[in-house]
Amino acid sequence: MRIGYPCINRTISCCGNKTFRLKSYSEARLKDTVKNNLACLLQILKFNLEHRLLFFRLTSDLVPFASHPINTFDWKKHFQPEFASIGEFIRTEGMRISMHPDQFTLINSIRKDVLGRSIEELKYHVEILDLMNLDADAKVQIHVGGAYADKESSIERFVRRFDGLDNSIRRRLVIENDDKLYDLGDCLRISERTGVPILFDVFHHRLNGAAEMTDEDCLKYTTETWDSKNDGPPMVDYSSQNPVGVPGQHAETIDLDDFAMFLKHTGRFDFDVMLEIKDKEESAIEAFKLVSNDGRVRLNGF
DNA sequence: TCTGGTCAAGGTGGT
DNA sequence: ACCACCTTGACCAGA
Repeated sequence: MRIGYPCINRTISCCGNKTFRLKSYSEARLKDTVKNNLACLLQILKFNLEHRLLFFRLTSDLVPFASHPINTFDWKKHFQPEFASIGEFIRTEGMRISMHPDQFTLINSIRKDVLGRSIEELKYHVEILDLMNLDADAKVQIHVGGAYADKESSIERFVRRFDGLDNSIRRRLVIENDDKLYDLGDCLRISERTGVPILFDVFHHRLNGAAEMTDEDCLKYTTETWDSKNDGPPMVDYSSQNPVGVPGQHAETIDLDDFAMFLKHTGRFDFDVMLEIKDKEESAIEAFKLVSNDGRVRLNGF
């Protein structure tokens, strides 16, 4: 088990997800920004290593406007050495990486233009991981997508579109149960037909589908969708409810009792946990302390 | 220097 | 047809 957090680190004074407005686009600015972002990413990874946080989600803002037509700069070629050396660090230390394109990436959209942009965005994400020479255990997670007033045919469309994706994307793609539309049961049905692994989101499951399956069952079924040889251990997203926020709002800081309970219920399984908590690395460090007595936790990557 | 409106991109659900 | 909301942090113009 590796513990991680997403995208940004608030302890070190280095911002690896800098971007800018489309209006301010220039090639010079893009180069500066990417250079900064990659340098900060390495600093964050070094921080993570020191704190034994071996799981990390890369921000989609690493290369601003990467899949936008305005960006004609060959950033892959230009920054290839930087990507390669960050990748080497990750592999040497046995770290695990994920990425999560945002809500605009919908491969089951009824709109062809949206599908086209989504595929471009997925290409960008897997290119980052490919440039780092990471194995197929580095994943890109998306939701199933919209329902378009007909969930069944939207699932059909997802399956069809997934099967048509380039293998460079398919080998890294995983789907995540969401909080409103596609619950774990839907994801399992889709996985049966496509072979796509399922990333279990604990918090979403509590908001959408909790009555059907216990956490233990969820881990059991989702673990079966990961091919341990190629995909690596299952990934799990964990968050808890913000006690003063509206239902669905992520907690500011980790609820250690709740997390301990989750670990207890899922003790039979090994997986990597991404803590989607507002205070990021702070809660991840707390969680690491909590699980450092757990037989599953990894103190190094191997 | 500070602040609040705004940002490439989609979709849902209420009116 | 239209609008608020989702959710989020940082950009950036204007005070």
